[in-house]
Parts: sequence; C-alpha cells; structure tokens
Amino acid sequence: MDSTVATERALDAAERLFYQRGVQAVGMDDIRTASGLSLKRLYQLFPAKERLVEAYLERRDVRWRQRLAEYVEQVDQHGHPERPAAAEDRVLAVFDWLGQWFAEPDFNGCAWINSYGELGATSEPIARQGRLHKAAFKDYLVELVERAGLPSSLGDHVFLLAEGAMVTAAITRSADPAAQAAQAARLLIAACGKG
Amino acid sequence: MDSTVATERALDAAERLFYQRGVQAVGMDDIRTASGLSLKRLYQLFPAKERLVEAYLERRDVRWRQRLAEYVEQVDQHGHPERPAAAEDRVLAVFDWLGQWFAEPDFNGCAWINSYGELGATSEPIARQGRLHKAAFKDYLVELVERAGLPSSLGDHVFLLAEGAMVTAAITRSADPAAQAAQAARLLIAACGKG
DNA sequence: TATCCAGGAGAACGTTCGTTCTCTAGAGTG
DNA sequence: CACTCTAGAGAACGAACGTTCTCCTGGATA
Repeated sequence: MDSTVATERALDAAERLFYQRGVQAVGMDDIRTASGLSLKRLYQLFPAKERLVEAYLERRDVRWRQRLAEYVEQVDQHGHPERPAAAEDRVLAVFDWLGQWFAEPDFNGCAWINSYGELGATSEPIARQGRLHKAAFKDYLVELVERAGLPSSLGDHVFLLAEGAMVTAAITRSADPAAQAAQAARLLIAACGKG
Repeated sequence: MDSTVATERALDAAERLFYQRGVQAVGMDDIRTASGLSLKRLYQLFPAKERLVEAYLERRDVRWRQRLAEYVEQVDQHGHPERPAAAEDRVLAVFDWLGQWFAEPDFNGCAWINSYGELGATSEPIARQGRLHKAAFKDYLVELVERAGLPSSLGDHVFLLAEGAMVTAAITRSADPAAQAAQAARLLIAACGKG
C-alpha cells in the first residue's frame, strides 16, 4: 500500500478516535484496529504516539478552517445581492457554521481546547498546535471584520464569543450557544455603526 | 489525625496537582507524597481516584464561585457611591476578577473545561461536575444582569464572553482576554441602554 | 504487662499501554 | 529457483499506575 494512503488511513482513524474519546483514552492498538494498518507501519509513519496526535491536529486545522472559509464565502453568492452589507454577514455566517457543527451528532467540542486541557501541561508540541490553531482562527476573524470596515477590536470580541460558544456547546451538549453568540455579535456590530 | 483534616489535606494536594498537570498525569502516588497521607488513608477517604477528582472539582466549585461573589460584592462598597449605576459595574467586575485570576502565576485555565476535555467523554460523574459548575456560574451572571435591570439574554452573552476569555487566556497564556471581554460586555450593556 | 488494633510505609499485584521484537509469508529480482 | 527485502500479525517487554496486601510500630485498654 502506498505510503501516502497509509498515512491518510492512520490519520482518519486517529481523528475519529482521538476526537471522540480523547487522546489518552485511545491506545495505539485501537488506532491499529481502526486503521487496518500494522503497528509496524504505524510506527514507521509516526515514530511516537505524540507525533500522530500532532499530525491529527495539524490536518484537522487545515480542514476545519477550510470548511469554515468555504461556508463563509458561500454567503457572497447565496446571500443578499440587493444589499451591499454582505461583509458583515460574512462575520455572522461564522456563527451559522458553528451552529451546524454543534448540531452534528458526533460533535464533541473543540479538538484543540480538548487536547490542550488533556495534554497542554504535559506536551509542548500539542500545546503549540492549540496556540497555532487559535491564532489562525482569530486572524481569520479579524480579517473578516476588517474587510467589513469594522474595528479590529471587534475581531477580538467575536473570537471570544466563538470560543465561548464552542466550550459551552460541548459541555451542555446543545447548539444554542451558536445562536446566542450570533445575537451578541449582531449587537456589537450594530453598536459599531452607532458608536 | 482527624478525618476531616486528612480529607482537607488530600483535597489540597489533589487540587494543586490535578489543576496544574491534569488529572491523568497525576498518580495516586503523587497525591500521597504531596498530601503526606498513606495510600491506605487516601483510599479510606476516597474509594477510587475518580471520587477524589469529583471531590476536588466540587470543593473548587464552591470556593471559586465564593471568591468571585465576594469580589463582586466589594464593588458595592469600594465602588462609586455617587453613581447609582453600580449594578452594571457588578457585571463588569466579573471580568476584573477574571483578569486577576488569569494573571496569577499558576493560572492554568478553567479546571472544569480542562477536566471535561480530558475525561468528559469517559467519566459521566466528571462531565456532570462540569455541567453543574457552568450552570451555576451562568445562573450567577444572569442574576447579576437581571438585578441591573438588563435583559437576561445579556446574561447569555456575558457568559459566553467569560468562557471564551478563560479558554483564550489559558491557551495564549495571557490575561488580555479579560480586558477584551470586558470591553465587549461594556458595549453590549450600552447597546441595551440605547436599544 | 499482655492484647488489640488503627494506621503508616511501601511492596506487590494486575492491568494497560507505548514501543519493539520475532516469525512468517510473499513479492520482486538475478 | 535461490535470495532478499518489505510488511503483516501479534507476542513480548518494560514502564506506569490504580488498587490491595503485608508487615510493623505505637498507643489504648484491661
């Protein structure tokens, strides 16, 4: 089997299991069973479990932010062509997307927040993945906000709302926080216009 | 040694170690060393590690919310007696308190969010502690908001900002999110007045 | 003083788990 | 066909850890 497809299968299994059960609750044997790869192959591709966790978070980061960006860009087309205020709608679309994500049956919170809570104090590489992902997500939000002609401090606020919504959706097992955060964001955007 | 003081020592050690390093990174042997209690005594008081974790979260919940409430109530005295709008200041005081907490040298994020990320998928009792704590914290915020004559939906928003600030302060190792969340809360409060 | 027993120190047990090793089969190559 | 190399299956190893057990000390009691 090709090395790249083996890597993909390993990461598929890792993502499914790590995200669902947590990193420490999943053994390399579980990864082997779920991926269909031998332990030998797994350790060829990832010399230690920690590397596999890192790679899982890294690939998920790319995909997660890509899916979000794709959804947000759809707003430009689907949206309201008669109204030119779509730049603000792009910011709000982030919360729509979060709400859909929270409602997925296998939603289990934010992978990076969870991993950070589990291993951030122990593993610097994993803590780093969390920092990188959150920084990238925040940069993206700030970009959306600034493109709408709104002050970049609003980017900080929207980011905090999104993070709070993720954590709360996970702990309460509800998608409501996305709508609540969206409402708060709407108020903050409106306040910018009036301020 | 009295049983109640032994319990307290066990919980002191548990809180220090679990909060700092994470639950799974701390063994019962570490708790024994840090507490000075024998394993026999520890298992008399807490028949399993999970019970100790539960008790740690439970005691921390009481103390955490008590300290917050005490700080918030100080605002009434210290605050601005000439201005009757102190009810809103109580809401904002929450973020001052969070900022001080974030700046503590041993701050390591929210104990319940961390524990939930680590064990929420595995241990229902621990997931429950997270839900209970967050519900109590949110109820408290809603109470503050309503006592200020503000709409209870603002309580949801303030809660999400606080949660987002906690997570972000932990991952970025910075106290800034508290001030950012406070600013957002101020804007939201002002928007209520103007709306 | 003899007896009893709670409690301490820490060894021991059984399991889990990350990682490595062994053995074997099969595919490619002269 | 012989030879070699890769890779799979899974046993094995060593460490960590939750939990229990053993042994012993020291104080309380009759």
